[in-house]
Amino acid sequence: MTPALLHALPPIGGMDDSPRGRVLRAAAYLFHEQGYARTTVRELALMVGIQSGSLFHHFKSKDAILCAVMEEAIIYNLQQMHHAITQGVTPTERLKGLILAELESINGKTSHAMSVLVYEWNAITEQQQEPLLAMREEYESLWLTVLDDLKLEGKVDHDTFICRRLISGATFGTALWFKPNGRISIPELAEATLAMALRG
Amino acid sequence: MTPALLHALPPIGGMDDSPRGRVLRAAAYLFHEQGYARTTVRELALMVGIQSGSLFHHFKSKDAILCAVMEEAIIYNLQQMHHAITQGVTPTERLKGLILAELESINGKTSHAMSVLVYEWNAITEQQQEPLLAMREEYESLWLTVLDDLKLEGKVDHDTFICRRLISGATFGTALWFKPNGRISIPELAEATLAMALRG
Amino acid sequence: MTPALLHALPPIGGMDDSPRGRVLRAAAYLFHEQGYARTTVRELALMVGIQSGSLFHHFKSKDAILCAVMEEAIIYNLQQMHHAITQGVTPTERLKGLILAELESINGKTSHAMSVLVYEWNAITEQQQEPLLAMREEYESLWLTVLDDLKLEGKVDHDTFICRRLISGATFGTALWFKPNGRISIPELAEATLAMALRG
Amino acid sequence: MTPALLHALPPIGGMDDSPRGRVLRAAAYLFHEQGYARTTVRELALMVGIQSGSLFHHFKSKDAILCAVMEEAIIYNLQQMHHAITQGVTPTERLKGLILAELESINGKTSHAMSVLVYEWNAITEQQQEPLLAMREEYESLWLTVLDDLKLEGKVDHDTFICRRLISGATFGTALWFKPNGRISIPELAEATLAMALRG
DNA sequence: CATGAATGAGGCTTCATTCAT
DNA sequence: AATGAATGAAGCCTCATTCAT
Repeated sequence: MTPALLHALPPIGGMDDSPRGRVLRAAAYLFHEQGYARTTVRELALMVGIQSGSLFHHFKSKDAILCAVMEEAIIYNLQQMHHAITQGVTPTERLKGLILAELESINGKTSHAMSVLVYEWNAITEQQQEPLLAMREEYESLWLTVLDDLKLEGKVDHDTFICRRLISGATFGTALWFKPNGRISIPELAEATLAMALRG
Repeated sequence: MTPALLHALPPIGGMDDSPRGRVLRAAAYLFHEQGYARTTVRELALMVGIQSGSLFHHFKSKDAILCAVMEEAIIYNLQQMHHAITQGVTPTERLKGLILAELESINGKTSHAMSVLVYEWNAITEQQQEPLLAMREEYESLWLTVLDDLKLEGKVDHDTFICRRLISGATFGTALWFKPNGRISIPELAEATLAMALRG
Repeated sequence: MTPALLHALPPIGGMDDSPRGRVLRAAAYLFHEQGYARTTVRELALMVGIQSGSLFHHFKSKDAILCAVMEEAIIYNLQQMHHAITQGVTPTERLKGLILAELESINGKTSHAMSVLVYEWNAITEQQQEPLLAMREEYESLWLTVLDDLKLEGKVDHDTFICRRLISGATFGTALWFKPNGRISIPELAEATLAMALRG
Repeated sequence: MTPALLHALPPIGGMDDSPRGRVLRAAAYLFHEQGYARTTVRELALMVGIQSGSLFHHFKSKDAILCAVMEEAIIYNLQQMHHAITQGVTPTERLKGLILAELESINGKTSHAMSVLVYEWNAITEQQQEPLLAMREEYESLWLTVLDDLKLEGKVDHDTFICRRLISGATFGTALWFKPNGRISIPELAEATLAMALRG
């Protein structure tokens, strides 16, 4: 259906040019584009350039491939968030860094994997979610720490948990409409999102 | 897994207590809870209380059921938006009305169908999307008209299209975390969302 | 491989001419002839005259078909043993009845199912063996009762358990070599076996 | 399921401690325990302590391994029979020797290989059976010679072929129930079997 | 309109075997 | 000889859809 070229997908983190990494890159792309359930292992193998049976030398099951895509997405982007936070001096700068980094995650090189993480979350069992949830909590606590600082400065009203959820809705929602080279760039989008998050 | 009771699902719009409506209510529930691809027609028939073959007397295919759920969701909620707009006198009041109505759509009685509309959008073909897209444009134009008015009042910065997308991300994102009877009510949530949308 | 004719296989007990019974007759034949693991569901379906997918309307899995064959075999032959015992007046007559009935089971109309019961026993899990084991115990207790009576009469030496096991080896072993219309008939075989079992 | 230790399996005949012999010992064990079809070459290789691909340096195919196990079983036990016969002076003593030797084959050090020989006989093609059948005939003719002698003495009634088959059923059947260190020893079992074979 | 057995294409996975290293 | 990744055929099973009753 989509004989897309694998080498056009950026190798990042564990999704490198090893056999395993190439499967994950193709899987992130196809699971995002078509959905997990509608993607067959044969399509996936075709895109990777191997036989479908060979997938099972690298992963125990189709499920395991999905989990691995999600894990790579969250590991990589957790690193990005840690990095973003160290760059900012003031809480406002740190929030802007987080927003920019999250928008990059969602719309940049890891967009496929991130969308899979959000959209196919219910396709994995609770047991499989468990290790990912631990990382997700760490991820979210970075945001809450910054937002709590901003609340002390009076720049954030309301519950910081609610505030984070609204921001996260806004940023993750960009996956559904944002086009690079469209009417607005990612940094501009970050600026607009920051403006919404903070008191005028 | 889901021996849920059909009569606990609210009959709304075309999802009434006719045979067709009962199928749609069950479908909205199951497609939301398990995903379209992971829901079998047998499960659906079981929940409705008929045999799987009988579904095809009411709908041409499983796909057609999905489309009908989406159509009911969008028709009903378009009505709600029209109603919300007539209630407000000032643009700010009208925006608040829209936000509140959209949050009700997403988290209230039509939550299953709305989630299906968003999450399973790519499961239908472009031809099937077409009639829905027309209604969606009408839906979105209601928002843009109000936001344009607010921009004239200086209460909205930036591109109103971008503004709408960020709001829509925030509101639709609530489907992933909002719990009725949780730490915040829907009207409070609308208040918080409105505060983000407008300049302090 | 073996386009054998289904209607040549005798309908007995639960293996009647219902769809389910026809599957069981074919399964008993093929599992005996080729072994359970070497028989594919497609071969089985072909012999029954249905599509392979249709098998799964009647049985949950290939495993379940094997279990059902075994169950039918043991249920039917347990009945035969009960009947045989009521026909004999003296213990010797009853033993002869049991031997004859068992040889009929193994070499007569239920030969395929009986061979499957013995040869594929380890192909089913312990949980699946459980209900069958209960019937098997009843089956064996019929033999032990008769042999214990004979021991009191002095016509059997040794442990009756051992005696039964040797007889059962001899009778079940006939499955590997006995040919109807060969050099000896089943009643003659029963006579010879009885002679071995009892003291001269 | 079977992390059994290879060195616990007795090296006998061609199943010595050479690479080839170690494969055969493991194969006999696994093919008996799980069945030929349910044993994978990977399991076999794991038990031997090599990679699955390496098996094919020693044997042309999985089939060839099965044939070799059977061949070793029959060669070794044919020797044992020849030896047993030379030990007895009278026909009765020779028959007892054969029975004892066969029971040792089936329940002693070669039990796995012998069970494979019987239970998996139909898993090999007729061409593969051919060389084994020649040895089997030699094996069986040893028995018939002794039984014919006994018939002349009046100690055996009936057809000696039938007699042998019943004895063989009884002895081979022990594989299904006999436990060393159980209620009876192999020599006692031989005694009981001999008593059945001969006129009181 | 409803039933439910049957279809048959297609899904995921296993596994004996090969072969470049 | 040994390795172990890759193969590709084949296996079991699922499921939307049809149709005779």
